Amino acid sequence: MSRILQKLMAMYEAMRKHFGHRAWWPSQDGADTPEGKLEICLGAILTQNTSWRNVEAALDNLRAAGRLSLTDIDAMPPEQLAELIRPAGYFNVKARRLKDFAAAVRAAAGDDVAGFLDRPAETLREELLAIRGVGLETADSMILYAAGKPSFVVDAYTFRILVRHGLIGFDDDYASVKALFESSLPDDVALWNDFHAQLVETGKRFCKKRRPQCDGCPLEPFEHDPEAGMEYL
DNA sequence: ATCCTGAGCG
DNA sequence: CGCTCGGGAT
Repeated sequence: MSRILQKLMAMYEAMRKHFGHRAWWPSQDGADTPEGKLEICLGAILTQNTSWRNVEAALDNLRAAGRLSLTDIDAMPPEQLAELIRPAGYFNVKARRLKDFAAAVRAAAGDDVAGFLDRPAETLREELLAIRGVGLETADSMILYAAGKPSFVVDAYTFRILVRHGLIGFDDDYASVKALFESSLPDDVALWNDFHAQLVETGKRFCKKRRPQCDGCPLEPFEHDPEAGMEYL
């Protein structure tokens, strides 16, 4: 139990030493403003199975068109919204998901995104998961990065890195991996924020799907097997 | 050709 | 469980 904590923190320190502080959406970027919170939520949906670079292009299109608001997204025809978010891929599906999200938030809190997010993490999580298009990872991303509340985000990189380092089995589900982090790590939003960002950076750069590049990886000194669960990850 | 900070449907 | 959605970067 405490051995897991030691190992996780050692891995975190190694990643952070290599990449520097990677915490996404610092307050300088306006993450604490209502507009910033909305943008993070929309981005969380747009980035599903999609690189962030392409999400930025979609958000830029929405901003340039002056439609980066809950009311506009709620009112816009799905075809028109799809055209604006085209660079993010899956644009027909995601247009519907953005509209479902906007409608759900408006129904629950009017146009007050911050108000919608301002409730206990557990309650907010249930509320988010009830929205079609918001799954486990997307909900946790919104809670951690937009609401600024503790909810550890587990993604494909997290699975891959932990499996290859023997900390979980490839058959472990989302909830158990999430619980591993949340029960081991100190309850610290800033830490969970940066930890997830470090895992993503490590996964993108080194712990790749097909051809893991262990050379130079900050986690290379830790016991690992780059072939572990290859056919499932 | 492969992958990207997935999720819903049949 | 397997399939689908998709443009953009490498």
